[in-house]
This record gives sequence, C-alpha cells and structure tokens, in this order.
Amino acid sequence: MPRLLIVEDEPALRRALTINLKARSYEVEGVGTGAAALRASAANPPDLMIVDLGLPDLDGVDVIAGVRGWSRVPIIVLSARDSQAQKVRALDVGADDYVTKPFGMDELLARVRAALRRAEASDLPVEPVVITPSFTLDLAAKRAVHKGAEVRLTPTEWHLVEALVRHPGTLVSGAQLLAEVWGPGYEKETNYLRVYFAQLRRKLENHPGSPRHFITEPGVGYRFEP
Amino acid sequence: MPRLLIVEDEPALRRALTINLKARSYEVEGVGTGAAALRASAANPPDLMIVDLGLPDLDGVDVIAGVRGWSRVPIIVLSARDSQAQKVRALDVGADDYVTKPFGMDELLARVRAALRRAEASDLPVEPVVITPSFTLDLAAKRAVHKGAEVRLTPTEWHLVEALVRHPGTLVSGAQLLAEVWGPGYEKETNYLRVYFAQLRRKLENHPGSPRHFITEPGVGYRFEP
DNA sequence: TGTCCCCGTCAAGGGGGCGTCAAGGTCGGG
DNA sequence: CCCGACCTTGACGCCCCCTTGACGGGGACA
Repeated sequence: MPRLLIVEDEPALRRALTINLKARSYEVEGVGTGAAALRASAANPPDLMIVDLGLPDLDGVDVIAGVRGWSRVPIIVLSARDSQAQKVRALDVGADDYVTKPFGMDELLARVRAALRRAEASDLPVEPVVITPSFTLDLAAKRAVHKGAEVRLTPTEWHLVEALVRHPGTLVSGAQLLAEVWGPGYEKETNYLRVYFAQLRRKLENHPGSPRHFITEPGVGYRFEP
Repeated sequence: MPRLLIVEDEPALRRALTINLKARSYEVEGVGTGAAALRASAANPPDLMIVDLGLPDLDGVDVIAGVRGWSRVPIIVLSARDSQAQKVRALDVGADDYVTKPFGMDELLARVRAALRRAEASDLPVEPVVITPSFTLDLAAKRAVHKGAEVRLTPTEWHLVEALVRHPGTLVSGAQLLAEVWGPGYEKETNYLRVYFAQLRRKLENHPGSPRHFITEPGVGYRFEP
C-alpha cells in the first residue's frame, strides 16, 4: 500500500487525516513541522505528501521546494488562506495539487487517488539493490557487503548513499546532497561531504585511494558509477 | 509551444480563456460541446485539455472518460457547481485537476503550468546532449567523450562550453562569453578566452591546430559548429 | 617589406578545494 | 556513572585549477 506523509501542525486535523487515510489502508506518517517533514521525507521517502502551508517553523512553500530538489513525489497542498498568490507560488515551486480549507474528506481522497494514479502511470518501479564489482547494497534491508563480508554503515552514511545512488551515472551537486542529507541550510558545509565520502570509500571501495564508484567531480559535485 | 484544447459552452468564458492563454503564447483551440471535444481531441491531440463539466449535450465526466480511453493527456476540469460528489467523480474517471468557478486566471495558469510540467517530467527525460563527429558532451551529467575515451573538463571549461553551445551555429561575442562565465566586469579579459579555448580544443578537437567545432571569428567572437 | 594588432601557445605562481587524520562532543544503553 | 558509537569540527598538506605574463606567428595595411 502507498505510504503517505502528512505535514500539518494542527494536531486535531492531522489526527483526522491520519485516521481517514489509514481507514483506506494507506500507510500514514504525520509530522508537525517543516523541518521534520524534510527529515522524514528524506529518511523514508513516501509515495505522496500532503503539506499544510501554515507551519510554525518555516513556510510550506520552502518545504515543497526543498523536497523538489531531489524527489518527484506527488505533493498535495493544504491551506486555510484562500489566496491566489499563495496557490500560484505553491504550484510553481512544484506542488501537484492544491486544496483549500475547509475541504471535504471525499475530495481530498479523490485527489490523493488521482495523484497516486498519475505517479504510478509515469514512473517505473525501482529496484532497491545496487550491485557493483566492489560491493553490493540493499537499500531496503540496509545491508552492505564488501569483499564477501558484511559492512556496517552509519545512518548518515546510508542516507548519503541513497541520495547519490538515486541518480546513477548522473552528477549530483554537493549542495543538493547536503540539503537532502543534513537539511536545508547546510549547503555550505562541504566538510561533511569530504569526511563522509572518505568513510564510504574506505568501507566500500576496493582501492579507497583511487575510487571507481564514488567519483568526485572537482568544483561540481559527486557521481555514483555502477 | 504546447497545444491546449478548451471545452467550454459559454462563449464569453471560452473567449476569455482563449485570449489569456494565447497571451502566454500557448496554441489554443476552443470547442463548445462534448461531441466536438471528442472529435477535436482525436483529430489533433492536444498537450492539455481544459474541460467544463456543464456542457449542453453530454456530461463532462463522460467526455473525460471518453478521452481517457485512449490518451493520458492532462485534463483540468472547470465547474460552476461546488459539488463534492462532482469533483470526486471527475477526478476518479481520470481528470488531473479541478478548478471551481469563480476562479482567478492566475490560478488557472499556474495549474496549467503545473500539469504541463508533470506531463513533461513523466515523458522520456531528454538529456541535453551535444554530438559532433569529434566528441560528445552530456551537459547534465558533466561527461565528455573524445575518441572513445572520457575526458575531464574543469568547471570553468564546462561553463564556457555551455555558454557557447547554447547558441549552436550562431556567433557569440567575446564580451558576452566573458560576462556569462566570469561575471560582469571581465569583458576585457580576452586572455581567458584564448587560454580556455586552447584547452578545450586540445581536449575535444581531433586537430586542435585547425579546429572544426570551436571556431574563432577574428575580431568578433566565437562560434560553435555542431 | 615593415609594423601593428589579434590570436594561439606555454609555463610559472599561488590560492583554493579536496582528502586525511584526530580530537572533542553528544546521545543512548548497560 | 561509564562506555561506545556516531557526528561535528578543526588542522594540515597536496594537488589541481585559475590567473597572469611573455613570446611567436599570421593577417591587414600603408
């Protein structure tokens, strides 16, 4: 069943949504802040997000933009304000749909179905196992094997690997990786990337000194080579 | 530019929509009945449809279902009735979005953009790739191949290539390239261009001495020849 | 034919990005 | 309370890349 992530600061409404969606046998996770939303969506990517624009910490539009930096997951926006400008901004940064409070649960459910149907029609299923001559990764089971032996990766290392492996063969900028793994606002902390790529290469590459799979493109970003 | 098909029986509104959308340089076709909509969409498939549910001949939901029988074109629904059940039915038979009258033109335009963006994203991802007899460039993945071997370009070299390749076959002045790659204020540093074009030709051209793709127009600027 | 200007080539320098290592800090479990 | 795992932060050295200047060649022009 599809996983849904609900971003709604008002506990009563969040609970109501969760109950109604779970009743349709969706898997539902609910968070109350924008920061938690970015963290949750990155840690455990949902199949669809429902985002309230009125959050206590940061603007819902920023949440959408942050998620859109690395994922094309369908996003449905909720807002109490019936503001045209708000709608336009949200849709333009990448939201898929917009529902104004008060709304009927039937309508929201129909929009969820429509969004999931579109997503299903467009993208192909992803195999969460990565195999290279040097190592194999099972992203779902969180298992890594290098030279026949199982290797332990820390949570942050897993997160970084996932962020990179999601775009095999193509290039990912350092800022993009930082925003996805450490959250928005960390785009300048390139130290983290250096430290963690060194650890990953030490754990997974056959020759950490001359990596063949975790490639650095100087001045641009990083690339995963299968 | 994307082609839009508007299905709206009220002439005044149809005209208003047509004018506004054409002003955004979409190609627009308008019809007033459900039968004409089915005919027009089959004869000349649009990139997006806007469908009013209140049609004189047959229900807009049937129009959507009819189109969905053979096409996945994005469909945005218009309706004067603010009926939950209507929305649910329309979305469930395959509409992509729903706008209730009265609506702001800004909102409709934003939804059109969002729907077209989704459709484009789900299509085959078109990579910006440049191919010449001497070399191939993948601008997104930052990969360059020359004589079967991968070649590394520095960030500045990539930047310069992108600035030039954006106008294939046409001439770009030196000052323009300098301003784009090094920033405003560097328009006089023609040294940089000489040095970097020499590097690019050495890395990518078959005969760097007599370049065939990175052409210098003496006294004027540079030109990229595919 | 001589001079000037623009372009191509080369090499040196220094500055910044990257890899590496290690110490301090935080959090949770025993 | 101690201990270990993990994240953060700073320092250091190296290498690559950008910058800069000098030199030579070729075309335009008188």
